[in-house]
Amino acid sequence: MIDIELSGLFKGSGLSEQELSTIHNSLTIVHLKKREFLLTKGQIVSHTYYVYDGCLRSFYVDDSGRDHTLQFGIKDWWISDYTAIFSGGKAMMHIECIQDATLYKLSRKRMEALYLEIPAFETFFRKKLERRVEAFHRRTLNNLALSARDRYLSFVKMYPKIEQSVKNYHIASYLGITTESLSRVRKEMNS
Amino acid sequence: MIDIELSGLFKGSGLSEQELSTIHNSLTIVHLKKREFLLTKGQIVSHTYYVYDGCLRSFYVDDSGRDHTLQFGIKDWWISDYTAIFSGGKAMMHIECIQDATLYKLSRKRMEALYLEIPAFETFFRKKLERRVEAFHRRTLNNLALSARDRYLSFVKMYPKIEQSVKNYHIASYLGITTESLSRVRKEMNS
DNA sequence: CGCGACGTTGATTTGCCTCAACGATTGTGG
DNA sequence: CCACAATCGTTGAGGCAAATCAACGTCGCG
Repeated sequence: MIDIELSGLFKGSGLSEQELSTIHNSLTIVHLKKREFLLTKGQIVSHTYYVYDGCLRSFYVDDSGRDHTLQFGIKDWWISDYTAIFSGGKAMMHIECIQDATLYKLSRKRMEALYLEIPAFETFFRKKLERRVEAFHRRTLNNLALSARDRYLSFVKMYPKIEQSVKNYHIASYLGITTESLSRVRKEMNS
Repeated sequence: MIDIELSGLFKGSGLSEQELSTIHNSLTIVHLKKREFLLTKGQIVSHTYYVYDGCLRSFYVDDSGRDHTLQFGIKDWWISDYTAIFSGGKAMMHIECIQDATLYKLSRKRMEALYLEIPAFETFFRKKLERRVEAFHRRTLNNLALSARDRYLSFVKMYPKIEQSVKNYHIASYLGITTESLSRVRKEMNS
């Protein structure tokens, strides 16, 4: 049985105690150590993961072997391969633990069942999706409009907590620049 | 009263005749001519728009005056400023008609009411959001991993219909390159 | 027809990448 | 707890993809 006090999970969702209990019974706890993988390319993506603690990242490895970080997952965020989970396809990304983590996983199948059973649960995730869409619109605009330097500034401003807890090369790969460039940008800022 | 045969609108949604009728009564038809604006920066974003016919684009104008196309809206797509509508903020983008268009608009307020009244309506849009998130994950990966040339190839492959019906400089601003570069990429391809 | 909008081409510049070397920091086994 | 290695971040030199600047041809429309 999972601790009902899952920090921010379902906070402000308006779900009843009983509904929360049903939902919590659908969650499975997962412990992950640094450098372990939650998901690798080619796997069927059947679950989405709530990050209770620690840090993960999802990334895509291109044909030249370069990796590109799509998403970080820190406390209270949900992470999965969203290019695949909704359509039932195979993962094109890897998800890697970069700080020892505690997660709660929820299967896509169970999720769909909960949507039918508990309308407020669907509302809750619909709103999550809305915020995610909004964030991606902003990120895309940043990628289109800003220089490497300004993308970094924007990132630090938006995600100060992430910036503190991940390696530089992870941030670089999120921003679409090299570690060398990021290093130079930071140097320039401290002067 | 709006024609109930709104092409692809709500196709496969499993909504009953009566529910569809309620929804259709919440839609208002809008006719727009080329070069007219549906929305401009700074306005409160209160509606989302279903494109029945024609073509629009949403774009952001940066501090240097360059414009960046975030989204095209063609037949059967929904368009709005998604950086603002969900959170109730002011538009940071413009939406411009680039081919005479017929739209149906739906207010955010009415939409929320319909979500409560008709659960299947919420499910329908939740799935739309899922596909939108998926598309943005892919686009972000393309922006991170691909060269100008390959982003263009990917765009043409993904949206052949759009490619035919908009100006080159619109595509360039969607891809984050200049018209000159796009011209050179196309030249190189035809040889 | 004539003008403005659009696309193309060339010359040059530039922001960021690549490659290489070298400190700094972290982790690990003895 | 130290020694050493591996990982990570920084710095410099040179190169390249795409931007910028500029000029010109073409198309569509009033």
